Amino acid sequence: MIESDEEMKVTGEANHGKEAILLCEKQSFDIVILDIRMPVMDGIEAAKVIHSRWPNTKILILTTFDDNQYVLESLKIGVSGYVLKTGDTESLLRSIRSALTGGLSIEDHVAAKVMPILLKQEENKQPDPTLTPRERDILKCIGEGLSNGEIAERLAISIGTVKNNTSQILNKLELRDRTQLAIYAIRHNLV
Amino acid sequence: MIESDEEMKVTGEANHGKEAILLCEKQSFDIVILDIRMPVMDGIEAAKVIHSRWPNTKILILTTFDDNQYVLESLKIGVSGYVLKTGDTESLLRSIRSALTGGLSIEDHVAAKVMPILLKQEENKQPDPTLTPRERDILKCIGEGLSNGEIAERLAISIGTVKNNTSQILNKLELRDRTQLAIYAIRHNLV
DNA sequence: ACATAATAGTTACTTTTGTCACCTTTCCTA
DNA sequence: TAGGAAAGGTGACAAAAGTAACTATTATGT
Repeated sequence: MIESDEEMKVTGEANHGKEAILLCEKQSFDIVILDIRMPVMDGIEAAKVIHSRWPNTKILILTTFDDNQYVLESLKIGVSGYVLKTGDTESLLRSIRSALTGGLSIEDHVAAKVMPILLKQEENKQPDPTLTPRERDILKCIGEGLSNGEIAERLAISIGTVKNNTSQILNKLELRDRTQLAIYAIRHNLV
Repeated sequence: MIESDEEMKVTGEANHGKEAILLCEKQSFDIVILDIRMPVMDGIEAAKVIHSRWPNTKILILTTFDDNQYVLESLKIGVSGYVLKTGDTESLLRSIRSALTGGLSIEDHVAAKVMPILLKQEENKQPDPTLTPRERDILKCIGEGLSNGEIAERLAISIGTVKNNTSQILNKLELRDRTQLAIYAIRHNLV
């Protein structure tokens, strides 16, 4: 399939992830195409290793499984594409070309499934205009799970001041305790 | 471009978002293709309205701007594609077909830019094997910002039990207080 | 039949948090 | 130049949160 394109050449083939890594050690590849379910070492594992050891080698996942977990993990590793085997040759070649020029191709129906999950976190953004810079500092610390004592130490102020500030923030955001503040901080991408 | 495909027919054209909405009120469309920057009403606004009033009409963004903010907003609204005008006709037609069958096509270089932003939040996953189901329940509640009293009420157990459980969870996860538990819960996608 | 794990509970105690009232300094603006 | 907002502070107090030491019941697996 791949060599039907004159510009491409298959310079190595492997039966599983471990073998693919061994091949990478011997020669340099522009792109590595991996299946996910393989004996000995699966594609996700192999992708992780290859991506960290040869950051310039692009990785394409070509598989029959559009399981959300697989897709998310692959994307997290930083693959350049997640293509399904159900697609046609032209589609695969397109993804390969795209990967080599810095693109990220995700099969449309896979993207449609996964995007809602990725967007779930990407909701409320506006940090909050009413907080003073100092209050925002403290809110961030709370979002990191620090105690009042630790915050006082980090910002070099007294515990009492931290408490006063915290009370202020709670009022302004209409929340009840530091746990809710931490949640707020995370959900608003302050930490 | 579009009618070069025999299966497709352009049944309406508009100069800006407001006009597009008026057209939608008069007739039903399978798919609406929107630019982003337009006079009177921009494509994002129009997409929002059209998507909420005619949920079955697919929306494709076709624009020259691959600004992250535009892309994220569009995806959040729930468009079926974000295609660049730099692409060829075939690419647009493919996206239209894909949209109509439930796919989501994002131009590869746009996806490559936007994905890291979306993944930032999507880190560590495994909830934790050592927790009992009940403990996980309580951890979830803490992650929602509930107090011990509220948790007791929701799960119909005593406050003392909630406290005992919380202590157990803190031990198992090697954390210090409920704020850190809430953070843990969110970061591990328990809430 | 016995041990274990999960669930639920009580009491007593310590520590953190959060609130309130009130004070000082600095800096900026009407 | 008076008033406000931001920053920092103190001390006292109430309310949660968290710990420790036990107890009891119900499954489940060996």
